[in-house]
Amino acid sequence: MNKLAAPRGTADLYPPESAAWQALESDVRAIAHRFGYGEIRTPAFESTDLFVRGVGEATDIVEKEMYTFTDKGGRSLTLRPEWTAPVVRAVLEHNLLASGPLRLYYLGPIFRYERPQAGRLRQAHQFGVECFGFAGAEADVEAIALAYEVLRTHGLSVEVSLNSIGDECCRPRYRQALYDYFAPQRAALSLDSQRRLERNPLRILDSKAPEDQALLEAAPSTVELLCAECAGHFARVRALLDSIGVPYRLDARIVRGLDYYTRTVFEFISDDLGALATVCAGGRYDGLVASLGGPPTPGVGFAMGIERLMMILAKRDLERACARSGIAVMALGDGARERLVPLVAALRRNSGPVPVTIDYGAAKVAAQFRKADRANARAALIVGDDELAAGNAVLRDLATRAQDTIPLEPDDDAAAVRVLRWYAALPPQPAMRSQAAS
RNA sequence: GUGACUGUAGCUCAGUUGGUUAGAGCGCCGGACUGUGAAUCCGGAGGUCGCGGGUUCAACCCCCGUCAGUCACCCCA
Repeated sequence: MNKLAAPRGTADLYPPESAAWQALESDVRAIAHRFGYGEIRTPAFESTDLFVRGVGEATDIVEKEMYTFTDKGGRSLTLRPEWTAPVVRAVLEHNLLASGPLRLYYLGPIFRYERPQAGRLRQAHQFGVECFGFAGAEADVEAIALAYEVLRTHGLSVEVSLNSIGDECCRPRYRQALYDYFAPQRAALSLDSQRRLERNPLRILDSKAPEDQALLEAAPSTVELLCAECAGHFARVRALLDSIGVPYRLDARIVRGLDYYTRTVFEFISDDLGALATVCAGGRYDGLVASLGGPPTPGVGFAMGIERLMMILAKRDLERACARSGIAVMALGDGARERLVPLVAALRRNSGPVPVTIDYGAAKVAAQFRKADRANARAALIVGDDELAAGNAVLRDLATRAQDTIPLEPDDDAAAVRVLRWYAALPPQPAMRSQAAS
């Protein structure tokens, strides 16, 4: 049908959905600010090398999902597939760690070359935070609490799934233990898991293949093999979560796909999303900053998928009631329209947040009322030949159907102020009109 | 990247074993109601049947390719 279409795995956003996105974005920013996080924006593309070193050479993201191109100067650049590595790069480039611990949040697009389906796009949007400079469990819990607050604010009752994958001292031990456990039964594993066994035995843990499930039951658990320091850290995370009342459950099968995670890893999972159930995921990355050339600096953060969150909210809010607001201006006849254009301009100069709309067409009153009603306007201002001659305007409360006639001063701003005073005096919403909010 | 399913009006979908002017509901526009939003009734606009080839006297329907979406896998937000 369309010769020109948005590229595969990308989507346009327009009303009314764009309004829902704006609302979500402002909620998320407000919560981040409340936790003391400031926004960071980084370029949409970076040197390819940053992601190879930051995310890990052997990860799927780097091996097959990056949008990489060569610019006219022969540089290899990549559209950011995730935010953490670019944030660390910017933090180091501008020496932002010089003044101590640092809390940053981001909100914007990421790009991954994937096969699209609902909740998985080639351009997706993520909100996330990074907290640098605190090695203690308090920072892990702060990040989890912030994500929890975002989800809870939107009415989702969720618990965080929690695990610890250890650090550079105990993870190799655990890897080996897994290998020793699975290797003798190699043939019983799914083909994918046989491949994982050599490459990254941890990944076998979140296999969905039915033939793997029985073996997984008895597999050694990461938590049993943590070194004393990591075990202590993990215990403290759990105790602190208890103390602030964030519900969690332990899930030994959460391992995460990026190389840089250490110790705490967590996910918020929704049952509304099919196989792409993770709304938010994150963890601690104590080695990342140093590995990108910075001073040894602990860090913890998460990324939340905006599209996935919107999918859940859309399901829930399908029948949400909407408050009426705004003034729909109606002109009956050419003379009235001519008079109303400057009045509308004056209204908009003086209306603050109240939207003012006008239909420039020549539709009949009934049709204009229907439109105003469906657009969920609170009030209508009507001027026809009679009002024009008398210097009046009819003001109608679309919620109560009550109607007044007021004089219109020749001075537009004075007239506008009178109209807005009438609008401000309207009784609180007597009737809520239900509307699909998706 | 692998496997499968789907693609008909703005939206949700019908469309019989291929048969000539492609339908419905909702929405939109107009009228009944000469300046007032619901409901009802009447009328109207809107479709290169995703796109390109092929088979056939004849294709929305069958075949091939392609694009896009959906589901699962790999993986992941």
